[in-house]
Formats: sequence, structure tokens, C-alpha cells
Amino acid sequence: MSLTEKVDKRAHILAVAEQLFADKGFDGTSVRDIAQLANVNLAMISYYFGSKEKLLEALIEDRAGYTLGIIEELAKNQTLTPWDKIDKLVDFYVERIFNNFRFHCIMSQQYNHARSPEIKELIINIKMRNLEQIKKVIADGQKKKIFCKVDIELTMASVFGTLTHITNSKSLYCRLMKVDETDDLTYRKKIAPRLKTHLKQMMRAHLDFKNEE
Amino acid sequence: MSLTEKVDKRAHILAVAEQLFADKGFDGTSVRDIAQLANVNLAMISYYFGSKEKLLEALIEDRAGYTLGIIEELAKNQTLTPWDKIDKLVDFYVERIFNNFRFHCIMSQQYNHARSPEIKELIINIKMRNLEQIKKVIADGQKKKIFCKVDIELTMASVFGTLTHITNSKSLYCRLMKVDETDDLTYRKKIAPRLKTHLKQMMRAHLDFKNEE
DNA sequence: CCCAAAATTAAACAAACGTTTAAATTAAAC
DNA sequence: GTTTAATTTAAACGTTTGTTTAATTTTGGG
Repeated sequence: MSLTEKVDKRAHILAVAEQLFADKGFDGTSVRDIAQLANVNLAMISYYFGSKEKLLEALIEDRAGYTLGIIEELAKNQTLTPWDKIDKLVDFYVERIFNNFRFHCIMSQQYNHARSPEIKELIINIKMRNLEQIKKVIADGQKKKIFCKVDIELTMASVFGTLTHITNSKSLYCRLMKVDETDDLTYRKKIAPRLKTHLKQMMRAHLDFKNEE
Repeated sequence: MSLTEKVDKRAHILAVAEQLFADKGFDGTSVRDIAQLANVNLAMISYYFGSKEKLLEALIEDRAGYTLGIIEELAKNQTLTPWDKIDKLVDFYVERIFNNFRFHCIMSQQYNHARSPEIKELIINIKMRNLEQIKKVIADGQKKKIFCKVDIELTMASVFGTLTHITNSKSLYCRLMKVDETDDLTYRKKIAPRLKTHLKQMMRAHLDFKNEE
């Protein structure tokens, strides 16, 4: 078996595990479930990852590396106005959460019920670094008298809370907004632009320096 | 054993289960964990509730009945202005989420990874009825030209998302806001007022009819 | 006091769990 | 082609799981 096939097999197990963990939860998924759906022998999971928990760690580390670089670059960009940065952040995170909603499910789930403190710490550190960059963007806008005084931490919580809430309560909001929840693609086509518009509009009103006068 | 003691025992098991389900998740909690912490015999849980899953249903039904009445009353109140209603809703839900954060954890958890469709339906129905009342409040404010045109569903998602996110990501935001997370009482004393102020401020800017002119 | 119903118990149940083993197969190196 | 290492397999490991059993204790009404 070639190296690429070996990598593919590992990646395949990760992908299957991601799907099952997101659907049924970490504790609700057995290694047998993963092995069966991935069409690999049960023992291969221990062979590749060591344990079910290590498999989860591998999954998190594999998926989480991507975001930080982009946000850091945006934060220190000197040519964009603070308003532009807010818009770009909204666009980026809306796209990201639709592209990675399974992984996002696992993150929220593990954040609350992580079996090991290591995994919880891992997740907190990943999120902290992202939040600190966004904090910079808002604080910069305030210093330039473009944004008004707001509770920065809770403002971030509102943006991410909205995204997380829509993702995690999909069925509920599908029913409320009368969108067909079985068709993933049209759901995304309808909701993603709406989410972007809403968040930008809300942040524009919320952060506007005029509020301070 | 008197009737009140019998009720207390059932309620005691529910309370212990609530704590454990919130801490470790439904699948992460065994009936033996519950029995041990509640100081009752293992078989008593089947005796009282039938099964672990029925115990969860009993817990949800027991805890969820309270909110709806209050919100309905507020929605149809004729003497309050739409702005007053928003403020009251914010105050109510902030208090509620701090008083019932364990139960809230279980609800988000089960919403995403409910083993049985019945439990998921149960939760969706409970939440739907509440959201429909709040929708009325916002739509009424719009009709009266007090609130501007906003995406009502996503506006609600932002309010509940903020609350849920702060609750579910407690450690993260404690670290970010430099609040001691081990002391529940001072955490609440610090965060609850801040949350109320932030949400009211944000909704005031977001819903203001001036945005439309 | 007695007796039927309710409550409680310890023990056992089969099934599912994560993990390990040791043998078999495949791949790569020389 | 032989040998060594890496991979894959089926089977079994000991626990833990949710639930049930059957015996025992407690309860409350007549």
C-alpha cells in the first residue's frame, strides 16, 4: 500500500469519526460504529490513533489549525477600515461555520462535556487565540473613534453565539423560518446570505460611534 | 414513608441527574453514577422512571413548563411599550439562564445529540412556543413603527445565541474577561448585569426605527 | 395485629463498551 | 527470493452499561 493510501485511510477514519461524533456525540459513538462505517477493522483505530480519545484529539488538531492564520492577517491589515474588517470577519465565519458545521458541533459538545481536561484546554486555547485577534479589531475601531463604547467580550459572544446557535439549533430555526431542513444545499443558500446581512446590519448599528453622541 | 418524602426522593434523583447530565453529558453519565450520588439503590431509577431515557424525559418535562406562561403574558400585555417588553425579556432570560444553567446545558446537548426523536421533538416544541411569543413582540413593535425592519428570526437567534454561548463557554469567557470561574456567585454578580446591559444596548441600536430613515 | 400494596434491596442478566492479543497478510529492503 | 517490518485481521479480553429479577423490608388501612 502506498503512502498516499495510508494517509487517505487515516484521513478517512477521521472523516467518518467527525460525522459520527457530530451526529451522535462522542460518548454516543462507539469505535465499532466508526470502524463499520469506515469499512476498516476495529483494531485499526487503536493501531492508528492509540485510543478513541486520542482519535478525538487528532481530529481537533487536524481541523483547528486553519482559522488562526487568516484572522491574524486580517487583524493586522492596515489598509482595511474597521468596518471592512467587521464585514470580512462576518463573511469569513459564516462561510466557515457552514463548511465545518460537523466539526463545530464536536467543538461545542466537547467544550461542555470533555472527558479529559487536556481536550478542554486544547479547545479553549484555540478559541482564545481567535478571540484575542478579534478583540484587537474592535478595540482598534474604538481608538479611531469609529466604533462606540461597547462591551467587547459580549459583543464577540453575540456574533459567535448567533452563529453557533443557528448551527446547533438548525431544525428549530428551519421550522421557524419555514425552510426545508432536509436539503442541505438550499438551506445554506438561503440562510448564509441572511446571516451575513443580519450580523453586519446588527454590528453596524451596535458599533456605530453615533451611539455615543 | 410519607407522601412528601416520596416526592422528595423522586425530585432528589431528578436533581442529581440534572447535575450529572449537565456535567458529563447524558451518555457520559451512568445510572450507577446517579444512584451513587443520590444515595439510592440502582434499581430505584427504573422503579421510579422506567428507564434512563424516561428519566431524562421526566426531567425535561419537569423543568420546562415554567417559562411559557410568563412570556405569553408579557407578549399580550397592552400597557407596556415594545421597548419595555424587550428590556423585560432580556432581564427575564438572563435571570432564567443563570438560575437554570444546568438544565440549559442539558437542553442544548440533547437538542444536538438526542438519542430518541421524541426527546428532540419535545425540546423543539418547547422552544418553538417561546420563540413564537417573542416574534409577536418584535412584529408588534415594527407595526407600530417603533422598531425598524430586521430579520426577526435571526435577531432572536442573536439574543438566545448570546445567552447560550456565554453559558456554554463559561470557562472561555471567564478567562477572556478575567473573572474567577470557580466562584459561581461573584461570577453571576459580575456577568448577569453586564449581559443585561449589553443585550439591551445592542437591541436598542439594532431595532431603532431611526435606522430605516 | 394482619395483610396486601408499595418500596427497597442485592444479585444477576445479557449486551455493548474500549482495548489488546497473536496470528496472518502485505509491503519494502536488500 | 529471502527477510524484516508494517499492516490487517478475527478473536478474545475484562469492564461497564442499562435493565430485570426475586427476595426482603416498609408502609398504611381494616
